[in-house]
Amino acid sequence: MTGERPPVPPVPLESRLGYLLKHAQQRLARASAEALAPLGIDGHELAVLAVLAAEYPLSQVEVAGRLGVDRTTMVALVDGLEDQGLVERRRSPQDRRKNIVELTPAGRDCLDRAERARLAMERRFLDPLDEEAAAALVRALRILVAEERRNAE
Amino acid sequence: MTGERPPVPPVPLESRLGYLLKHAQQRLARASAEALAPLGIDGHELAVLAVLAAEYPLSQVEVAGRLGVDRTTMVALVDGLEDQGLVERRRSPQDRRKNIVELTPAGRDCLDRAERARLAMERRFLDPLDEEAAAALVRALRILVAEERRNAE
DNA sequence: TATTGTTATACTCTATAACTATA
DNA sequence: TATAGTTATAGAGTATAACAATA
Repeated sequence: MTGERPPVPPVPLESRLGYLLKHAQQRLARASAEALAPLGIDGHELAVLAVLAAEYPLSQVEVAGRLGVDRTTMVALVDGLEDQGLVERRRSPQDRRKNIVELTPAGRDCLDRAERARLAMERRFLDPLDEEAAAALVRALRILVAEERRNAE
Repeated sequence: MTGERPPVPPVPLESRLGYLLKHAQQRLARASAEALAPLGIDGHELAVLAVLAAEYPLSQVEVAGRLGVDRTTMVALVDGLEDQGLVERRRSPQDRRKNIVELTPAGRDCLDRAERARLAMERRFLDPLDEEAAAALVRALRILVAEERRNAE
């Protein structure tokens, strides 16, 4: 009933870290979806393209590992990208169990435009902050996320 | 010659705002669940208790509006809290369509302890940041979330 | 007619198990 | 025996539609 709904409330909610992080994340997710929609991909697919452009060759599990998603989730992701002609699967000659996932020229082109769209979107998202505040936000998030990885061991 | 030596360009994932916000949020959500588990409630339920303590009287839709959740979601939330004896429903005499949701003494007590647990959890979460960085993070998130509400109109 | 609470339904995301083919 | 890809299934979480009671 309430498609995208922003809460109306000035209760002490906005002093809660959980509320703030969740809603900031949701707002960014919506902005990301909007920015990428014209390119026919979503944030997960963009992440796959970016990983493939950064390292080669990678199999499906390897890409999944880089992104922290399950290998079963990876299947549908690669399916979608392959249907759009952005990547291709080919069996690894060294280990025929593995699917090497390869960017096509169309995939590189899409990645290029998607990265521009993402950067523009992030700038708009951070626009209400001055430069120093935006930098401080990113710095803080990096430290907290790095902590997540440390604790995971 | 098959890339046994990956140049290890650690994919710029952690420079992506979407990645950072999502993982920070997930880490906090896990910490929150752990901190509240001993009290038998989750973050959503705590938020309901807090809203009820801050404003009175509130009907189910009104609480839902404060929290930005759907009124259909509110039903199960209040069900759970009522089963635990933390809130009670009573028909509003002014408008018999409305269920006024009321904190019980046990609900107040639970809220009190849960708030303490949440504050301690947030302090632990922010521990890797110095005081100034933590304050800057919260300030930035507040601005961004307030912006979400402005744009939603 | 519109709103509140409710139920039932559907849809998304994710996790798990199991199957195959390869190693 | 273990690993890679795949499929199917089940479980949260959430959105949508519809209904009864009330305004």
